Amino acid sequence: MATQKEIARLAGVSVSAVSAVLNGTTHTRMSDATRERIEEAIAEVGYVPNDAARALRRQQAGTIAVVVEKLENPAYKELFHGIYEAAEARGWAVVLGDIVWMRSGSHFLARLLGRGSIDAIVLRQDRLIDEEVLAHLRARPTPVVLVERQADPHDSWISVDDLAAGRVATEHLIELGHTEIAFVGGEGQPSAVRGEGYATAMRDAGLVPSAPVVTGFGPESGARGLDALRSQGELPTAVVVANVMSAVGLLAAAADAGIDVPGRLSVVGIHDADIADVVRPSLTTIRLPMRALGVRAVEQVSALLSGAPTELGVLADPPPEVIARNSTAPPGSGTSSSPRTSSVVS
Amino acid sequence: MATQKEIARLAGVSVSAVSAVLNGTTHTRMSDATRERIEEAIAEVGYVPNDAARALRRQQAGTIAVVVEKLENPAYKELFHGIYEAAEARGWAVVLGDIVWMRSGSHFLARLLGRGSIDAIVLRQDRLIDEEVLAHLRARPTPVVLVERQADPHDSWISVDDLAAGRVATEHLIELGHTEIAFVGGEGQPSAVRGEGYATAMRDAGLVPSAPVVTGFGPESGARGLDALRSQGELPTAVVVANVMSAVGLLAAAADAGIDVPGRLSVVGIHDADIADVVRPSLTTIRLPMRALGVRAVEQVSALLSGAPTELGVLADPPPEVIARNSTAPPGSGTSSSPRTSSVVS
DNA sequence: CTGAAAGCGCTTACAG
DNA sequence: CTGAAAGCGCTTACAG
Repeated sequence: MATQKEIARLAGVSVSAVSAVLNGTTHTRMSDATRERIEEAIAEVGYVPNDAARALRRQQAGTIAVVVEKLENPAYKELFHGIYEAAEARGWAVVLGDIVWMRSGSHFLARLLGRGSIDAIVLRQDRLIDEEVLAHLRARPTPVVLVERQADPHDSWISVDDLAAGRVATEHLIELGHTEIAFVGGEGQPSAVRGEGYATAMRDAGLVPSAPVVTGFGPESGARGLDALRSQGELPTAVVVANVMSAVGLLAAAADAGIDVPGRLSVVGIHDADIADVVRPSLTTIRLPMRALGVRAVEQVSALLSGAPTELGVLADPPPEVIARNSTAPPGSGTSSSPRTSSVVS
Repeated sequence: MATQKEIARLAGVSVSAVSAVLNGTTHTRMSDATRERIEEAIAEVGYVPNDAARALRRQQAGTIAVVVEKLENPAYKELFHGIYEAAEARGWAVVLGDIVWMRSGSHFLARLLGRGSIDAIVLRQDRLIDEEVLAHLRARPTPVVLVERQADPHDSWISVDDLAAGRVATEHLIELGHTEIAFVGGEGQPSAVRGEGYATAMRDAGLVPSAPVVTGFGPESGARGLDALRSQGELPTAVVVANVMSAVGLLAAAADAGIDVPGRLSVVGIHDADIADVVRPSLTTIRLPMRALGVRAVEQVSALLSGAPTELGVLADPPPEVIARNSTAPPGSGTSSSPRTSSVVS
């Protein structure tokens, strides 16, 4: 592969001159003839920079890693979008990975934590991450921005307004007239905070929040959540689910159990995603500013890297927003409450 | 950050000795005392290798990139799994990206194509990729394994058995007694080949295949597919959809239109994914060996890199498999055909 | 058994 | 206006 050395030989100049043309640095006032000769030579050999050499010399790779739990979670789509755009604008490349790959001893983890190829890590996890891995992360100089609040005060974290999300979801149901509203979530901080938001909204309305049902995050967790609610006696008329895929699972379980949604049970899922529009009944969700969060994540990485002041914590603006679809309705509104929920043969 | 030089100073040895201990190379018979001193020093400073330096010196990064179209497509989950495991076993790290990031001029693309940080690329795309980007790819020395067959004979590609997938899906419907079966797909090779499989199965059964309805890949495409079928006159009794998310969208559109699935219309989606179990009615799918395909992809990357003989083309084993769920039934079986499709209030 | 040296391909002061 | 040189942190023949 062509290197700057070859180009220099071809153009009859020094490597420094080639590097200068390539980067637009120093040697700024080079004779036009020289510059042209160099540019021709560059084009001729089809020069491709060696990123490893550049990273070694510059002491920065120009790449940030983004690691999430459950890559396939549709809630990340917008987050990735925001991160990618903000990173591109700064001249950084983004690489993605799944947190299940971050096992102690994996080459993936080694690459993340090693110096030279990754400048910083943006890490989003639903539940608490493996402590051993977290210890590795903390021990290394690579800056890490956690996307979701953490217990440890030394961690840099940002997050959407989970409290408001739980509150807004609950308020939507209260406005529809519901008074018996349950909350189904998973382990870990974000879900717990959304649960607090739920409890706050309930109390503010003079209602009694019930204890959160803690199951998990996938579709199966939604099904287990419904099971738990049913085994607790009288089913509430509405439920806030902390996670969108879990809400979809709960919807399916309700259909299987012959529980009409929204006639008998209204369901709100936190996080908006395409899938909410595709299931039947379609799922009412709380849209969170994931794209803005992605941008913020990159800004914080940048601040951490440059020593500029950070702006960590909760991203409160724009606020969570209700996307009302067909899984919510006033209590007791029966099967025909919504034109789109029935699927009778014509 | 600690370098080998510092460790060497600390242990009173040469850098070569430190490198040897770190890598288990040369200097194999080092005195135990020396080795211990070095190991202590390594532990003491918390040494982390500099991957950029190593990559530059070794002339290989130990990292492969995997780029897909629509990262959020659940069909990739198993593919990533296979790739990751096979890569780890070879000591490689894997980084992921979305094809929408591969725009000409993006830093992401530059990083992929640059030397030094990525040894090879595994690229999976549903439709044909931007020709400009493909030209870039072909011009660079970085080996590329395409996951899906391509027109250009110079490309290295592997794929699942799309022909068999289309065939198996169609045969499942034929076995149920359907004779009027449509095919809905997207642009590009994989969908076209699945359509061929459909047509083959139809003809083998003495039936007349209809022209493929070409819409696209997301849920909306499924809805548009149904619209197209309805506008073509009498709706067939069954449909093979080339893509799982598109099939889910078609299911939703059928529900909205009051078309009973599977009573009036049976639906099979190609590619299995968790979502198929979660929608109602649950979706019958064709499971393809995506994990094995991931492993194969890494094997081919390895072969390309080492100059070993490749094993490209269609991965026929294990063959596609029908996962029968509730979206398929004999024609005209009515609303109560399946115990899980009704969602009446109890 | 161990160290000195070269060199991977860059960038960047520095000297002229 | 341009080039020679140092050095980023490694690995790997090579010499002793």
